[in-house]
Amino acid sequence: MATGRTHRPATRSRGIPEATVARLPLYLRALTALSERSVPTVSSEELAAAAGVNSAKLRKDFSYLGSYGTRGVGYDVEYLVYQISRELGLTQDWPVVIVGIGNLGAALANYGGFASRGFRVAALIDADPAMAGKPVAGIPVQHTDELEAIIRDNGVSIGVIATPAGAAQQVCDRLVAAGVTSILNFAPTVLTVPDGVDVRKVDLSIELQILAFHEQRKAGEEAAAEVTAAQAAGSTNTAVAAKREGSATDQGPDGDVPAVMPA
Amino acid sequence: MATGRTHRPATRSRGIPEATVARLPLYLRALTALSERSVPTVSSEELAAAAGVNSAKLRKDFSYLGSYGTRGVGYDVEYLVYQISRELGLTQDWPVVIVGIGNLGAALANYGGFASRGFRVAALIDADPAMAGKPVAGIPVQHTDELEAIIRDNGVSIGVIATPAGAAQQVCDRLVAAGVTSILNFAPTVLTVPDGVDVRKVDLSIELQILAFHEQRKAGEEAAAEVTAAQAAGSTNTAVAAKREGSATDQGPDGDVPAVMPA
DNA sequence: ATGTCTTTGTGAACGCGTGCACAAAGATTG
DNA sequence: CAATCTTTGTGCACGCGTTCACAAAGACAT
Repeated sequence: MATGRTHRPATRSRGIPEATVARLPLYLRALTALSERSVPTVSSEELAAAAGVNSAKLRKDFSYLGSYGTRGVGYDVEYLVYQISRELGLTQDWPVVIVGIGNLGAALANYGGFASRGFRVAALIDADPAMAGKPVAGIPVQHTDELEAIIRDNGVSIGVIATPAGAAQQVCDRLVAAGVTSILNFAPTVLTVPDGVDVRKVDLSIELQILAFHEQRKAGEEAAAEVTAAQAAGSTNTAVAAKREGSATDQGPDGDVPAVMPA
Repeated sequence: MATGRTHRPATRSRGIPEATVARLPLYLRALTALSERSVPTVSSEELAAAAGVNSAKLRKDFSYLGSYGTRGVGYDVEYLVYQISRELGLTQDWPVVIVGIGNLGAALANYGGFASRGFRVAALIDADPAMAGKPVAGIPVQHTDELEAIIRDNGVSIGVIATPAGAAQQVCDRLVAAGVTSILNFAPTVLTVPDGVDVRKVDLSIELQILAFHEQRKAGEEAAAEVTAAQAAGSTNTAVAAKREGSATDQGPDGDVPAVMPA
Protein backbone atom coordinates (compact mmCIF):
# COMPACT_ATOMS: atom_id res chain seq x y z
CA MET A 1 0.00 0.00 0.00
CA ALA A 2 1.10 3.49 -0.57
CA THR A 3 2.04 4.62 2.83
CA GLY A 4 4.13 7.01 4.75
CA ARG A 5 3.55 10.44 5.98
CA THR A 6 6.59 12.55 5.67
CA HIS A 7 7.93 14.38 8.66
CA ARG A 8 5.83 15.19 11.69
CA PRO A 9 6.17 12.56 14.42
CA ALA A 10 2.74 11.00 13.96
CA THR A 11 0.98 13.40 16.24
CA ARG A 12 -2.09 11.89 17.79
CA SER A 13 -4.33 14.48 16.20
CA ARG A 14 -7.16 15.24 18.56
CA GLY A 15 -6.70 11.97 20.35
CA ILE A 16 -7.30 9.80 17.32
CA PRO A 17 -4.28 7.56 16.63
CA GLU A 18 -2.82 7.69 13.17
CA ALA A 19 -3.32 3.95 12.71
CA THR A 20 -7.00 4.38 13.45
CA VAL A 21 -7.38 7.22 10.97
CA ALA A 22 -5.86 5.01 8.29
CA ARG A 23 -8.51 2.38 8.95
CA LEU A 24 -11.52 4.68 9.04
CA PRO A 25 -11.83 4.79 5.22
CA LEU A 26 -11.86 1.01 5.27
CA TYR A 27 -14.72 0.90 7.73
CA LEU A 28 -16.51 3.60 5.81
CA ARG A 29 -16.36 1.58 2.61
CA ALA A 30 -17.72 -1.52 4.29
CA LEU A 31 -20.44 0.50 5.97
CA THR A 32 -21.44 2.17 2.72
CA ALA A 33 -21.87 -1.24 1.15
CA LEU A 34 -24.09 -2.30 4.06
CA SER A 35 -26.02 0.93 3.79
CA GLU A 36 -26.74 0.28 0.13
CA ARG A 37 -28.10 -3.11 1.09
CA SER A 38 -30.27 -1.32 3.65
CA VAL A 39 -28.76 -3.19 6.58
CA PRO A 40 -29.81 -1.22 9.68
CA THR A 41 -27.25 -2.39 12.23
CA VAL A 42 -24.02 -4.34 12.26
CA SER A 43 -21.97 -5.95 15.00
CA SER A 44 -18.28 -5.26 15.47
CA GLU A 45 -17.62 -8.86 14.54
CA GLU A 46 -19.41 -8.64 11.20
CA LEU A 47 -18.03 -5.26 10.27
CA ALA A 48 -14.52 -6.27 11.24
CA ALA A 49 -14.75 -9.29 8.96
CA ALA A 50 -15.93 -7.10 6.10
CA ALA A 51 -13.08 -4.67 6.64
CA GLY A 52 -10.52 -7.41 7.15
CA VAL A 53 -9.50 -6.44 10.67
CA ASN A 54 -9.73 -7.71 14.22
CA SER A 55 -13.04 -6.97 15.96
CA ALA A 56 -11.35 -5.75 19.12
CA LYS A 57 -9.28 -3.36 17.08
CA LEU A 58 -12.39 -2.06 15.36
CA ARG A 59 -14.16 -1.47 18.64
CA LYS A 60 -11.16 0.34 20.04
CA ASP A 61 -10.98 2.44 16.89
CA PHE A 62 -14.61 3.45 17.24
CA SER A 63 -14.13 4.17 20.91
CA TYR A 64 -11.82 7.03 19.92
CA LEU A 65 -14.69 8.60 18.03
CA GLY A 66 -17.10 8.18 20.93
CA SER A 67 -19.63 5.62 22.03
CA TYR A 68 -21.69 5.09 18.94
CA GLY A 69 -22.67 1.47 19.51
CA THR A 70 -25.44 -0.20 21.44
CA ARG A 71 -24.45 -3.12 23.63
CA GLY A 72 -26.25 -6.26 22.76
CA VAL A 73 -27.12 -4.92 19.31
CA GLY A 74 -24.21 -3.38 17.49
CA TYR A 75 -23.74 -0.19 15.52
CA ASP A 76 -26.31 1.80 13.58
CA VAL A 77 -24.99 1.71 10.02
CA GLU A 78 -26.34 5.05 8.80
CA TYR A 79 -25.28 6.86 11.91
CA LEU A 80 -21.80 5.42 11.80
CA VAL A 81 -21.42 6.31 8.13
CA TYR A 82 -22.23 9.87 9.01
CA GLN A 83 -19.93 10.01 12.03
CA ILE A 84 -16.95 8.61 10.18
CA SER A 85 -17.59 10.83 7.18
CA ARG A 86 -17.68 13.82 9.44
CA GLU A 87 -14.56 12.74 11.29
CA LEU A 88 -12.67 12.31 8.05
CA GLY A 89 -13.89 15.65 6.81
CA LEU A 90 -15.79 14.17 3.91
CA THR A 91 -18.93 16.18 4.54
CA GLN A 92 -17.25 19.14 2.97
CA ASP A 93 -16.01 19.79 -0.53
CA TRP A 94 -12.32 19.23 -1.25
CA PRO A 95 -11.12 20.75 -4.51
CA VAL A 96 -8.11 18.82 -5.81
CA VAL A 97 -5.62 19.57 -8.55
CA ILE A 98 -3.76 16.90 -10.46
CA VAL A 99 -0.38 17.91 -11.83
CA GLY A 100 1.16 15.82 -14.59
CA ILE A 101 -1.39 14.48 -17.02
CA GLY A 102 0.46 11.52 -18.43
CA ASN A 103 -0.84 8.01 -18.49
CA LEU A 104 -1.30 7.94 -14.76
CA GLY A 105 -2.60 11.46 -14.38
CA ALA A 106 -5.28 10.66 -16.93
CA ALA A 107 -6.20 7.51 -15.06
CA LEU A 108 -6.51 9.52 -11.86
CA ALA A 109 -8.62 12.17 -13.57
CA ASN A 110 -10.96 9.46 -14.77
CA TYR A 111 -11.26 7.89 -11.35
CA GLY A 112 -14.91 7.79 -10.39
CA GLY A 113 -14.23 7.54 -6.68
CA PHE A 114 -13.26 11.19 -6.47
CA ALA A 115 -16.64 12.86 -6.51
CA SER A 116 -18.29 10.23 -4.36
CA ARG A 117 -16.37 11.23 -1.27
CA GLY A 118 -16.35 14.97 -1.46
CA PHE A 119 -13.27 15.23 -3.64
CA ARG A 120 -13.67 17.36 -6.74
CA VAL A 121 -11.12 17.66 -9.50
CA ALA A 122 -10.71 21.41 -9.72
CA ALA A 123 -8.09 21.33 -12.46
CA LEU A 124 -5.68 19.21 -14.48
CA ILE A 125 -2.26 20.74 -14.97
CA ASP A 126 0.55 19.76 -17.30
CA ALA A 127 3.82 21.33 -18.37
CA ASP A 128 3.41 20.30 -21.99
CA PRO A 129 1.95 23.22 -23.97
CA ALA A 130 0.58 20.73 -26.50
CA MET A 131 -1.68 19.33 -23.79
CA ALA A 132 -3.21 22.69 -22.93
CA GLY A 133 -6.89 22.85 -23.70
CA LYS A 134 -7.09 19.18 -24.51
CA PRO A 135 -9.93 17.68 -22.48
CA VAL A 136 -9.16 14.71 -20.23
CA ALA A 137 -12.09 13.15 -18.42
CA GLY A 138 -14.13 16.10 -19.59
CA ILE A 139 -11.81 18.65 -18.01
CA PRO A 140 -9.53 20.80 -20.16
CA VAL A 141 -5.86 20.53 -19.26
CA GLN A 142 -4.26 23.77 -18.19
CA HIS A 143 -0.66 24.83 -18.42
CA THR A 144 1.67 24.88 -15.45
CA ASP A 145 1.92 28.66 -15.72
CA GLU A 146 -1.58 28.90 -14.35
CA LEU A 147 -0.88 26.72 -11.33
CA GLU A 148 -0.75 29.49 -8.74
CA ALA A 149 -3.86 31.22 -10.03
CA ILE A 150 -5.83 27.98 -10.08
CA ILE A 151 -4.86 27.09 -6.53
CA ARG A 152 -5.78 30.48 -5.21
CA ASP A 153 -8.99 30.96 -7.17
CA ASN A 154 -10.35 27.59 -6.17
CA GLY A 155 -9.04 27.47 -2.65
CA VAL A 156 -7.29 24.20 -3.34
CA SER A 157 -5.54 22.63 -0.38
CA ILE A 158 -4.90 19.15 -1.74
CA GLY A 159 -2.59 18.47 -4.67
CA VAL A 160 -1.78 15.27 -6.51
CA ILE A 161 1.62 14.98 -8.16
CA ALA A 162 1.81 12.56 -11.10
CA THR A 163 4.78 14.09 -12.87
CA PRO A 164 8.14 12.48 -13.60
CA ALA A 165 10.42 12.37 -10.59
CA GLY A 166 12.62 15.11 -11.92
CA ALA A 167 9.83 17.67 -11.85
CA ALA A 168 8.17 16.54 -8.62
CA GLN A 169 10.06 18.63 -6.10
CA GLN A 170 9.71 21.75 -8.18
CA VAL A 171 5.99 21.21 -8.63
CA CYS A 172 5.71 20.46 -4.95
CA ASP A 173 7.42 23.71 -4.02
CA ARG A 174 5.09 25.69 -6.24
CA LEU A 175 2.03 23.94 -4.86
CA VAL A 176 3.09 24.62 -1.30
CA ALA A 177 3.99 28.22 -2.06
CA ALA A 178 0.54 28.70 -3.56
CA GLY A 179 -1.15 27.39 -0.45
CA VAL A 180 -1.50 23.63 -0.82
CA THR A 181 -0.97 21.87 2.51
CA SER A 182 -1.63 18.24 1.60
CA ILE A 183 0.11 16.37 -1.19
CA LEU A 184 -0.37 12.92 -2.62
CA ASN A 185 2.83 12.02 -4.42
CA PHE A 186 3.00 9.39 -7.15
CA ALA A 187 6.48 10.36 -8.30
CA PRO A 188 9.29 8.12 -7.02
CA THR A 189 11.08 10.83 -5.08
CA VAL A 190 11.41 11.95 -1.53
CA LEU A 191 9.67 15.30 -1.32
CA THR A 192 10.91 17.94 1.07
CA VAL A 193 8.19 20.14 2.48
CA PRO A 194 7.94 22.69 5.29
CA ASP A 195 6.28 21.88 8.58
CA GLY A 196 2.53 21.83 8.45
CA VAL A 197 2.40 20.22 5.04
CA ASP A 198 1.39 16.56 4.83
CA VAL A 199 2.79 14.30 2.16
CA ARG A 200 1.66 10.79 1.41
CA LYS A 201 3.31 8.75 -1.27
CA VAL A 202 2.17 5.99 -3.56
CA ASP A 203 5.01 4.05 -5.09
CA LEU A 204 4.41 1.00 -7.23
CA SER A 205 8.08 0.16 -7.45
CA ILE A 206 8.47 0.00 -3.68
CA GLU A 207 5.41 -2.19 -3.30
CA LEU A 208 6.71 -4.64 -5.86
CA GLN A 209 10.11 -4.77 -4.24
CA ILE A 210 8.56 -5.56 -0.88
CA LEU A 211 6.56 -8.35 -2.48
CA ALA A 212 9.70 -9.65 -4.15
CA PHE A 213 11.45 -9.78 -0.81
CA HIS A 214 8.77 -11.95 0.72
CA GLU A 215 8.52 -14.02 -2.42
CA GLN A 216 12.24 -14.73 -2.29
CA ARG A 217 11.96 -15.56 1.37
CA LYS A 218 9.17 -18.02 0.68
CA ALA A 219 11.20 -19.67 -2.07
CA GLY A 220 14.23 -19.80 0.20
CA GLU A 221 12.34 -21.41 3.03
CA GLU A 222 10.91 -23.97 0.66
CA ALA A 223 14.35 -24.88 -0.59
CA ALA A 224 15.74 -24.93 2.91
CA ALA A 225 12.94 -27.18 4.04
CA GLU A 226 13.73 -29.64 1.29
CA VAL A 227 17.46 -29.71 1.68
CA THR A 228 17.19 -29.38 5.46
CA ALA A 229 20.70 -29.16 6.91
CA ALA A 230 22.49 -31.16 4.23
CA GLN A 231 24.94 -28.43 3.39
CA ALA A 232 25.89 -27.20 6.83
CA ALA A 233 29.10 -25.30 6.25
CA GLY A 234 30.61 -23.57 3.22
CA SER A 235 29.06 -22.15 0.08
CA THR A 236 26.56 -20.22 2.15
CA ASN A 237 27.98 -16.76 1.77
CA THR A 238 29.67 -16.97 -1.59
CA ALA A 239 27.86 -13.82 -2.59
CA VAL A 240 29.30 -11.98 0.35
CA ALA A 241 32.79 -13.15 -0.51
CA ALA A 242 32.31 -12.14 -4.12
CA LYS A 243 31.43 -8.70 -2.78
CA ARG A 244 30.33 -7.30 -6.15
CA GLU A 245 31.19 -8.98 -9.39
CA GLY A 246 29.35 -6.69 -11.76
CA SER A 247 26.31 -8.88 -11.43
CA ALA A 248 24.26 -6.11 -9.95
CA THR A 249 24.81 -3.81 -12.89
CA ASP A 250 21.57 -4.72 -14.57
CA GLN A 251 19.87 -1.62 -13.32
CA GLY A 252 18.42 0.15 -16.28
CA PRO A 253 17.38 3.76 -16.34
CA ASP A 254 14.49 4.25 -14.02
CA GLY A 255 13.69 6.63 -11.26
CA ASP A 256 12.81 9.53 -13.46
CA VAL A 257 9.27 8.38 -14.02
CA PRO A 258 6.39 8.38 -11.56
CA ALA A 259 5.49 5.17 -9.86
CA VAL A 260 3.09 4.49 -12.63
CA MET A 261 3.76 6.07 -15.97
CA PRO A 262 4.98 5.56 -19.47
CA ALA A 263 8.73 5.58 -19.84
CA MET B 1 1.20 5.75 0.94
CA ALA B 2 -0.47 2.74 -0.34
CA THR B 3 0.30 0.31 2.35
CA GLY B 4 -0.89 -2.70 4.22
CA ARG B 5 -0.08 -6.31 4.11
CA THR B 6 -3.09 -8.46 4.62
CA HIS B 7 -3.11 -11.14 7.26
CA ARG B 8 0.06 -12.70 8.66
CA PRO B 9 1.19 -11.06 11.91
CA ALA B 10 4.18 -9.24 10.45
CA THR B 11 6.60 -12.10 10.91
CA ARG B 12 10.14 -10.92 11.26
CA SER B 13 11.25 -12.78 8.17
CA ARG B 14 14.80 -13.97 8.65
CA GLY B 15 15.43 -11.42 11.32
CA ILE B 16 14.75 -8.41 9.11
CA PRO B 17 11.90 -6.32 10.54
CA GLU B 18 9.03 -5.54 8.23
CA ALA B 19 9.52 -1.82 8.70
CA THR B 20 13.11 -2.15 7.57
CA VAL B 21 12.16 -4.12 4.47
CA ALA B 22 9.75 -1.36 3.52
CA ARG B 23 12.59 1.16 3.65
CA LEU B 24 15.17 -0.82 1.72
CA PRO B 25 13.74 0.19 -1.68
CA LEU B 26 14.03 3.80 -0.55
CA TYR B 27 17.68 3.40 0.29
CA LEU B 28 18.26 1.51 -2.91
CA ARG B 29 16.83 4.34 -4.96
CA ALA B 30 19.00 6.92 -3.24
CA LEU B 31 22.06 4.71 -3.62
CA THR B 32 21.38 4.12 -7.30
CA ALA B 33 21.28 7.87 -7.82
CA LEU B 34 24.62 8.21 -6.05
CA SER B 35 26.03 5.35 -8.07
CA GLU B 36 25.08 7.07 -11.30
CA ARG B 37 26.94 10.13 -10.11
CA SER B 38 29.91 7.85 -9.41
CA VAL B 39 29.98 8.69 -5.72
CA PRO B 40 32.17 6.01 -4.11
CA THR B 41 31.09 6.20 -0.49
CA VAL B 42 28.35 7.80 1.55
CA SER B 43 27.83 8.39 5.25
CA SER B 44 24.70 7.33 7.08
CA GLU B 45 23.93 10.98 7.62
CA GLU B 46 24.02 11.88 3.94
CA LEU B 47 22.17 8.79 2.78
CA ALA B 48 19.55 9.23 5.45
CA ALA B 49 18.93 12.78 4.29
CA ALA B 50 18.57 11.60 0.71
CA ALA B 51 16.12 8.90 1.72
CA GLY B 52 14.24 11.19 4.06
CA VAL B 53 14.81 9.19 7.23
CA ASN B 54 16.66 9.39 10.52
CA SER B 55 20.34 8.43 10.32
CA ALA B 56 20.16 6.22 13.40
CA LYS B 57 17.27 4.36 11.86
CA LEU B 58 19.20 3.85 8.67
CA ARG B 59 22.21 2.48 10.51
CA LYS B 60 20.03 0.11 12.48
CA ASP B 61 18.32 -0.98 9.29
CA PHE B 62 21.66 -1.77 7.68
CA SER B 63 22.83 -3.55 10.79
CA TYR B 64 20.13 -6.17 10.14
CA LEU B 65 21.76 -6.90 6.80
CA GLY B 66 25.22 -7.17 8.31
CA SER B 67 28.15 -4.85 8.85
CA TYR B 68 28.64 -3.28 5.50
CA GLY B 69 30.01 0.08 6.60
CA THR B 70 33.45 1.33 7.50
CA ARG B 71 33.71 3.41 10.63
CA GLY B 72 35.12 6.82 10.02
CA VAL B 73 34.27 6.59 6.31
CA GLY B 74 30.76 5.42 5.60
CA TYR B 75 29.27 2.90 3.23
CA ASP B 76 30.59 1.74 -0.15
CA VAL B 77 27.83 2.75 -2.55
CA GLU B 78 28.26 0.00 -5.15
CA TYR B 79 28.62 -2.71 -2.56
CA LEU B 80 25.54 -1.56 -0.70
CA VAL B 81 23.52 -1.37 -3.92
CA TYR B 82 24.39 -4.97 -4.54
CA GLN B 83 23.68 -6.15 -1.01
CA ILE B 84 20.27 -4.50 -0.86
CA SER B 85 19.35 -5.71 -4.33
CA ARG B 86 20.26 -9.21 -3.31
CA GLU B 87 18.36 -8.95 -0.05
CA LEU B 88 15.26 -7.74 -1.84
CA GLY B 89 15.57 -10.49 -4.41
CA LEU B 90 16.07 -8.08 -7.27
CA THR B 91 19.01 -9.95 -8.73
CA GLN B 92 16.60 -12.45 -10.18
CA ASP B 93 13.89 -12.15 -12.78
CA TRP B 94 10.32 -11.69 -11.60
CA PRO B 95 7.68 -12.26 -14.24
CA VAL B 96 4.54 -10.27 -13.45
CA VAL B 97 1.04 -10.36 -14.88
CA ILE B 98 -1.29 -7.38 -14.89
CA VAL B 99 -4.98 -8.19 -14.83
CA GLY B 100 -7.43 -5.50 -15.88
CA ILE B 101 -6.14 -3.33 -18.68
CA GLY B 102 -8.23 -0.23 -18.17
CA ASN B 103 -6.83 3.22 -17.79
CA LEU B 104 -4.75 2.24 -14.81
CA GLY B 105 -3.68 -1.15 -16.09
CA ALA B 106 -2.37 0.55 -19.23
CA ALA B 107 -0.49 3.08 -17.13
CA LEU B 108 1.08 0.25 -15.16
CA ALA B 109 2.01 -1.63 -18.32
CA ASN B 110 3.76 1.47 -19.59
CA TYR B 111 5.65 1.99 -16.37
CA GLY B 112 9.34 2.02 -17.18
CA GLY B 113 10.43 1.18 -13.66
CA PHE B 114 9.40 -2.43 -14.09
CA ALA B 115 12.27 -3.80 -16.11
CA SER B 116 14.90 -1.80 -14.28
CA ARG B 117 14.49 -3.77 -11.09
CA GLY B 118 14.10 -7.29 -12.33
CA PHE B 119 10.37 -7.10 -12.87
CA ARG B 120 9.20 -8.22 -16.29
CA VAL B 121 5.66 -7.87 -17.57
CA ALA B 122 4.93 -11.42 -18.67
CA ALA B 123 1.38 -10.72 -19.80
CA LEU B 124 -1.52 -8.30 -19.83
CA ILE B 125 -4.89 -9.86 -19.17
CA ASP B 126 -8.38 -8.43 -19.59
CA ALA B 127 -11.88 -9.84 -19.50
CA ASP B 128 -13.05 -7.77 -22.44
CA PRO B 129 -12.86 -9.88 -25.62
CA ALA B 130 -12.58 -6.69 -27.64
CA MET B 131 -9.25 -5.97 -25.95
CA ALA B 132 -7.75 -9.34 -26.89
CA GLY B 133 -4.82 -8.99 -29.22
CA LYS B 134 -4.74 -5.24 -28.93
CA PRO B 135 -1.20 -4.21 -28.04
CA VAL B 136 -0.67 -2.09 -24.94
CA ALA B 137 2.87 -0.92 -24.25
CA GLY B 138 3.95 -3.25 -27.01
CA ILE B 139 2.42 -6.30 -25.39
CA PRO B 140 -0.73 -7.88 -26.82
CA VAL B 141 -3.58 -8.14 -24.33
CA GLN B 142 -4.77 -11.67 -23.67
CA HIS B 143 -8.17 -12.85 -22.55
CA THR B 144 -8.92 -13.93 -19.01
CA ASP B 145 -9.53 -17.47 -20.23
CA GLU B 146 -5.82 -17.86 -20.71
CA LEU B 147 -4.94 -16.70 -17.21
CA GLU B 148 -4.10 -20.10 -15.75
CA ALA B 149 -2.02 -21.17 -18.73
CA ILE B 150 -0.06 -17.93 -18.72
CA ILE B 151 0.73 -18.16 -15.02
CA ARG B 152 1.91 -21.74 -15.30
CA ASP B 153 3.86 -21.40 -18.53
CA ASN B 154 5.76 -18.36 -17.32
CA GLY B 155 6.18 -19.38 -13.71
CA VAL B 156 4.53 -16.17 -12.57
CA SER B 157 4.41 -15.67 -8.83
CA ILE B 158 3.47 -11.98 -8.67
CA GLY B 159 0.15 -10.66 -9.93
CA VAL B 160 -1.17 -7.11 -10.19
CA ILE B 161 -4.92 -6.59 -9.98
CA ALA B 162 -6.23 -3.44 -11.68
CA THR B 163 -9.78 -4.58 -12.30
CA PRO B 164 -13.00 -3.08 -10.95
CA ALA B 165 -13.68 -4.01 -7.33
CA GLY B 166 -16.43 -6.40 -8.29
CA ALA B 167 -14.08 -8.65 -10.21
CA ALA B 168 -11.09 -8.40 -7.90
CA GLN B 169 -11.79 -11.28 -5.53
CA GLN B 170 -12.64 -13.63 -8.37
CA VAL B 171 -9.47 -12.70 -10.24
CA CYS B 172 -7.53 -13.05 -7.02
CA ASP B 173 -8.87 -16.54 -6.43
CA ARG B 174 -7.91 -17.62 -9.91
CA LEU B 175 -4.43 -16.13 -9.62
CA VAL B 176 -3.85 -17.90 -6.33
CA ALA B 177 -5.23 -21.18 -7.60
CA ALA B 178 -2.88 -20.96 -10.55
CA GLY B 179 0.13 -20.49 -8.30
CA VAL B 180 0.53 -16.77 -7.68
CA THR B 181 1.68 -16.09 -4.11
CA SER B 182 2.10 -12.32 -4.13
CA ILE B 183 -0.56 -9.85 -5.16
CA LEU B 184 -0.53 -6.10 -5.60
CA ASN B 185 -4.13 -4.95 -5.43
CA PHE B 186 -5.32 -1.65 -6.89
CA ALA B 187 -9.00 -2.50 -6.58
CA PRO B 188 -10.77 -0.93 -3.59
CA THR B 189 -11.70 -4.20 -1.94
CA VAL B 190 -10.49 -6.33 0.90
CA LEU B 191 -9.07 -9.46 -0.68
CA THR B 192 -9.30 -12.77 1.12
CA VAL B 193 -6.39 -15.09 0.47
CA PRO B 194 -5.10 -18.32 1.98
CA ASP B 195 -2.08 -18.38 4.25
CA GLY B 196 1.19 -18.04 2.48
CA VAL B 197 -0.09 -15.48 0.01
CA ASP B 198 0.98 -11.88 0.44
CA VAL B 199 -1.31 -9.04 -0.53
CA ARG B 200 -0.39 -5.39 -0.65
CA LYS B 201 -2.91 -2.78 -1.60
CA VAL B 202 -2.73 0.61 -3.22
CA ASP B 203 -5.81 2.70 -2.70
CA LEU B 204 -6.04 6.27 -3.88
CA SER B 205 -9.33 6.87 -2.19
CA ILE B 206 -7.99 5.91 1.22
CA GLU B 207 -4.94 8.11 0.82
CA LEU B 208 -7.05 11.10 -0.07
CA GLN B 209 -9.36 10.52 2.86
CA ILE B 210 -6.42 10.41 5.25
CA LEU B 211 -5.15 13.67 3.81
CA ALA B 212 -8.61 15.18 4.18
CA PHE B 213 -8.68 14.21 7.82
CA HIS B 214 -5.45 16.02 8.55
CA GLU B 215 -6.47 18.92 6.39
CA GLN B 216 -9.66 19.30 8.35
CA ARG B 217 -7.74 19.06 11.57
CA LYS B 218 -5.37 21.79 10.46
CA ALA B 219 -8.28 24.03 9.51
CA GLY B 220 -9.97 23.30 12.81
CA GLU B 221 -6.90 24.15 14.85
CA GLU B 222 -6.49 27.38 12.94
CA ALA B 223 -10.05 28.38 13.64
CA ALA B 224 -9.74 27.32 17.26
CA ALA B 225 -6.58 29.35 17.64
CA GLU B 226 -8.31 32.44 16.29
CA VAL B 227 -11.50 32.17 18.24
CA THR B 228 -9.69 30.81 21.28
CA ALA B 229 -12.27 29.98 23.92
CA ALA B 230 -14.83 32.59 22.95
CA GLN B 231 -17.62 30.12 22.50
CA ALA B 232 -17.16 27.87 25.49
CA ALA B 233 -20.45 26.06 25.72
CA GLY B 234 -23.18 25.26 23.20
CA SER B 235 -23.16 25.03 19.41
CA THR B 236 -20.10 22.79 19.51
CA ASN B 237 -21.75 19.46 18.85
CA THR B 238 -24.75 20.46 16.81
CA ALA B 239 -23.80 17.81 14.31
CA VAL B 240 -23.91 15.16 16.99
CA ALA B 241 -27.30 16.32 18.15
CA ALA B 242 -28.58 16.34 14.60
CA LYS B 243 -27.49 12.72 14.45
CA ARG B 244 -28.12 12.26 10.75
CA GLU B 245 -30.26 14.64 8.81
CA GLY B 246 -29.81 13.19 5.37
CA SER B 247 -26.76 15.34 4.95
CA ALA B 248 -24.46 12.38 4.58
CA THR B 249 -26.39 10.93 1.71
CA ASP B 250 -24.22 12.54 -0.93
CA GLN B 251 -22.32 9.34 -1.51
CA GLY B 252 -22.47 8.64 -5.19
CA PRO B 253 -21.82 5.29 -6.71
CA ASP B 254 -18.22 4.45 -6.10
CA GLY B 255 -16.48 1.42 -4.75
CA ASP B 256 -16.89 -0.64 -7.83
CA VAL B 257 -13.93 0.85 -9.56
CA PRO B 258 -10.26 0.31 -8.79
CA ALA B 259 -8.41 2.92 -6.84
CA VAL B 260 -7.51 4.55 -10.10
CA MET B 261 -9.74 3.98 -13.07
CA PRO B 262 -12.38 5.40 -15.32
CA ALA B 263 -15.86 5.24 -13.93
C1' DA C 1 53.55 4.27 16.47
C1' DT C 2 50.63 7.28 18.84
C1' DG C 3 46.89 10.34 19.02
C1' DT C 4 42.96 12.55 17.11
C1' DC C 5 38.90 12.63 14.64
C1' DT C 6 35.11 10.75 12.15
C1' DT C 7 31.49 7.54 11.69
C1' DT C 8 29.56 3.12 12.51
C1' DG C 9 27.02 -0.30 15.24
C1' DT C 10 24.12 -1.10 19.15
C1' DG C 11 22.35 -1.20 24.15
C1' DA C 12 18.65 0.73 26.39
C1' DA C 13 14.55 3.41 27.10
C1' DC C 14 10.34 4.90 25.47
C1' DG C 15 5.97 5.12 22.98
C1' DC C 16 2.60 3.36 19.83
C1' DG C 17 -0.29 -0.30 18.24
C1' DT C 18 -2.40 -4.77 18.91
C1' DG C 19 -5.04 -8.30 20.97
C1' DC C 20 -6.84 -10.66 25.02
C1' DA C 21 -10.20 -11.05 28.19
C1' DC C 22 -13.69 -9.32 30.96
C1' DA C 23 -16.83 -6.21 33.22
C1' DA C 24 -20.59 -3.14 32.19
C1' DA C 25 -24.65 -2.13 29.54
C1' DG C 26 -28.59 -2.84 27.38
C1' DA C 27 -31.87 -5.78 24.79
C1' DT C 28 -34.96 -9.53 25.17
C1' DT C 29 -37.64 -13.16 27.15
C1' DG C 30 -40.58 -15.26 30.53
C1' DC D 1 -39.58 -7.20 37.18
C1' DA D 2 -36.00 -10.60 37.23
C1' DA D 3 -33.04 -13.50 34.64
C1' DT D 4 -30.49 -14.41 30.64
C1' DC D 5 -28.02 -13.44 26.68
C1' DT D 6 -25.60 -10.63 23.40
C1' DT D 7 -22.33 -7.21 22.31
C1' DT D 8 -19.87 -3.13 23.41
C1' DG D 9 -16.10 -0.53 25.62
C1' DT D 10 -11.68 -0.83 27.80
C1' DG D 11 -7.84 -2.10 31.28
C1' DC D 12 -3.81 -4.51 30.70
C1' DA D 13 0.12 -6.75 28.92
C1' DC D 14 3.10 -7.58 25.22
C1' DG D 15 5.91 -6.72 21.18
C1' DC D 16 7.53 -3.90 17.45
C1' DG D 17 9.63 0.30 15.96
C1' DT D 18 12.00 4.55 16.90
C1' DT D 19 15.33 7.38 18.94
C1' DC D 20 19.07 8.69 21.91
C1' DA D 21 23.51 8.39 23.24
C1' DC D 22 27.85 6.30 23.42
C1' DA D 23 31.49 2.95 23.06
C1' DA D 24 34.18 0.63 19.59
C1' DA D 25 36.48 0.74 15.25
C1' DG D 26 39.00 2.38 11.87
C1' DA D 27 41.01 6.27 8.92
C1' DC D 28 44.26 9.79 8.88
C1' DA D 29 47.73 13.02 10.40
C1' DT D 30 51.89 13.85 12.83
